Amino acid sequence: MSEVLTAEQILETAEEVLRRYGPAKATVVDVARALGVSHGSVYRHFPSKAALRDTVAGRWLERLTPALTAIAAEDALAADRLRRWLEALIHSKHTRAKDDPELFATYLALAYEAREVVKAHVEILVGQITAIVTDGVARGEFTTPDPAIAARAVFDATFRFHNPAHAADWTDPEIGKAFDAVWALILCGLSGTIGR
Amino acid sequence: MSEVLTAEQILETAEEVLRRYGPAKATVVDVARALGVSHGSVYRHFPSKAALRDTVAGRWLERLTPALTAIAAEDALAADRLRRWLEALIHSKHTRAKDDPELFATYLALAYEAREVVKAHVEILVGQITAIVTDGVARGEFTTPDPAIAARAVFDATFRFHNPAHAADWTDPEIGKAFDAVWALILCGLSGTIGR
DNA sequence: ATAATGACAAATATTGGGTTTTGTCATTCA
DNA sequence: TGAATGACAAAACCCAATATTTGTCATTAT
Repeated sequence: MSEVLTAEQILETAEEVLRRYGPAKATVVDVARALGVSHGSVYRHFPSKAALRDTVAGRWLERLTPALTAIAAEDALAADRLRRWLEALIHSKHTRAKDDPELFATYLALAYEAREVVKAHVEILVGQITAIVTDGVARGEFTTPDPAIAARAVFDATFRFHNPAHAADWTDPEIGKAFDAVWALILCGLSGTIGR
Repeated sequence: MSEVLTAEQILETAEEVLRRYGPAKATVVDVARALGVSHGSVYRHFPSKAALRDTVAGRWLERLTPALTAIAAEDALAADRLRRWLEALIHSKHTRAKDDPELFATYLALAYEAREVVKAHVEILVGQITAIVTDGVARGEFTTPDPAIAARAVFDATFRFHNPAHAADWTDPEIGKAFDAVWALILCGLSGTIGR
């Protein structure tokens, strides 16, 4: 550790502590102890335990986005990009639920409490879908009066596959087929000319 | 009360007790007391408290279906019936969450525990969607290789609007617009000729 | 003979007071 | 002078003793 305690150091250690003890058992004193400082020092950088936890979870969620952004920015059919973007989102959620259960549990708790950090994460995700849909419309691939609304609908229609409240469903071996079937609806809904 | 205690009487009283005390506080002794019998008598008709609770919840859920069955059986455009069927399902879920909170909480708990009674309810609902979709295909209104799979997809795509885990979202004034947007995707996905 | 009872053990839940944790801040440290 | 400390009060949280509840069954009642 360096001379002065930084927010960055606290966040890294807090993430380790949260991963080790889980959201129910991790305390601010644990974090301070792991850093070799008094817990008062943590409060110089974060106003509350909740703020610290939100920031850790926010960074954890942010680490999902670069891979998704890359897919959204590819030069390929919008339909293809959207499908792979959704699959990447779903796959990373499923992987994290399995491989990083304590931070996933933290995320689930924050989602349940409707914390701002989770809402912000959703806004970023819907923003990325909006970008793909907008591009798809520009290419003449999709037809929709409002890409932002269509993007939200795509996010809502796939809720079961990425919302942490449904993580228990994700072990079902049929879940992939269920997603395929929903994807078939979505694709046609975005592409279709019917009703216009 | 009549001479002999019947399962029917127990179920009616158990529902009242559950509604009054909620799933966390209601006990078998409460039900027996309300019936003026010993709790041992309840166990003559139900093997466990869980079985009694499942049966009460199952009947409560069954009372949803007649109105939906009626919509499914109407002689009207399948698309129109499906939309009204979904709206009726969603509306009754929302209404019950608001007006019958203790039984809704019971239902939520059983859904969380993935009890058989809830799975059976879902199967009935998906079966009704399947009937509408099958009829829509027969009328040449819909195009789908497998109505049962499409029906499940419709159910999954509207998860956010009827799954009790998301009841907290239902107070959002924008929820109706979100459903409209998902409906637009679904309708086109069922009707569309693209990709075939 | 069937239904109901109530005493009972095991499992589960409640309670309350001792302990830990959170969050503050006057003081110390570099 | 800004960073860190540690003593402190209030809030939250354990945990073990206590009480309730579940589920069984031999007995009683009809």
